[in-house]
Amino acid sequence: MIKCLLVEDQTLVRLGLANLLNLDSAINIEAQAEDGLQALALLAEHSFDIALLDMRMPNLDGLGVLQKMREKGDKTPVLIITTFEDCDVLVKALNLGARGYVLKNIELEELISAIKQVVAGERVLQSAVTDFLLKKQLSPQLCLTDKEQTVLQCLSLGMPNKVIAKKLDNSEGTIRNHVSQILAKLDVKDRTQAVIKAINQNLI
Amino acid sequence: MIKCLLVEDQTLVRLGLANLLNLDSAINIEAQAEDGLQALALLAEHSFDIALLDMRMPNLDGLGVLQKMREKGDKTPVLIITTFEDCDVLVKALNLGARGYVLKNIELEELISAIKQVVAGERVLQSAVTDFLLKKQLSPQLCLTDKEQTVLQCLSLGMPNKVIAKKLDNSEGTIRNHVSQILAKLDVKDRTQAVIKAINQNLI
DNA sequence: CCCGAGCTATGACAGATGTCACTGTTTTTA
DNA sequence: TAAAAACAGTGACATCTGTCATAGCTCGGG
Repeated sequence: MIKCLLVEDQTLVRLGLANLLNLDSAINIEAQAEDGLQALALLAEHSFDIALLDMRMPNLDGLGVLQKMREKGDKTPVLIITTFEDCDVLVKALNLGARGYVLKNIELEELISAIKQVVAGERVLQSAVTDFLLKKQLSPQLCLTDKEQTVLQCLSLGMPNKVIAKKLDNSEGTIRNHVSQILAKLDVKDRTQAVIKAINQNLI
Repeated sequence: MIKCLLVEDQTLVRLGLANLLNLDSAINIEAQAEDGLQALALLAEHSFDIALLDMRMPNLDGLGVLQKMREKGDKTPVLIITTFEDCDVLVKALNLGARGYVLKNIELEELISAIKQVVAGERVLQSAVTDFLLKKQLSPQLCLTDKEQTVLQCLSLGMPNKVIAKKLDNSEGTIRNHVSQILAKLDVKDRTQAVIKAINQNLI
């Protein structure tokens, strides 16, 4: 019997999924959490064979939970179940040791087999998901430097160059250069697109 | 026994929800559809006491289904179940005769009682939802017009004015005016801030 | 020790953006 | 029907943005 922790914020989805999975004789949802903090508390108190993690949640999101688990040395296998095909979140999740990443539109049988595979020590990625990985592999040198990260953060708060310059104690020209660099790395044409990408891909 | 049609695109959510609802002795999910077109086909062939409609779907979304139902004179009561608190969609849905509008984070018991109320001929709106209605009533001048909505949507996709103008078949100057108006209504200083606000407040 | 990477800065430039004032047309509504 | 919105457009203007070339500084690794 596979002992599962199910973490998902929407009550209906969580209860429904728990019900469905419990129908499988090999799977038992032993605990449920509706946000990241609850999940961490449950992980600290009990041991599970696998944690099924939603990404987008209030309080502490899926990545946050993974991060904390790694900090605490928690080795519970994690299968990410999310609505969104997001390359960067995927990469971050895998780097934080997630063992699987599937989209919510998966078929029930596939999900069940994914759970069993992860528990068996395998890695599970949907093909839609591996495509992204490949794309990422092919174009590496796109990492933002610390300063660029900082500037991107400011952009994401809606600051114009002048304000960023004052805040970071730089000249406006310098900030313009950084912004220009960021746009090139993110492969977008203006700050608005950069912010959209940053928000969607959790770069901030 | 209440005969239900359940329309929801994500397999896991749909099956889970069907299972949960069927646990209630008064409710029976008689048919399921995974997009709007399937839903219409089922509605044409069978009769239901209530249709549970997701909003965001491929092929034909919830509003589209409602629209078609009204055109055909289909009086099946509709309860909208959606993830998003979206003022305009809510208003449109109600205008198209939806009898209830609840968010997916509703508790199971509440959902069940909402279904029973709708079947009994009542109207069901969550308080989170009526708040929006009130806000709309109280500050009409801050409401975006349809066109402004459209433009904001384009902004949120990162389009520059020139592209928006071409897409909407307007002059660039007109788009500039609309953008200017949007900025004023959202009380922000540039398009980037507008997009941030739109994303955060689910205005899109 | 030198090279490269990251950070800073400047100036010049083209284009994009946002504001304003003003003019119409159409549609809604009171 | 008359007033009020929404919609479309223009031209002028100031400012913001993004690009490019160039150059100096510092620091860590080979």
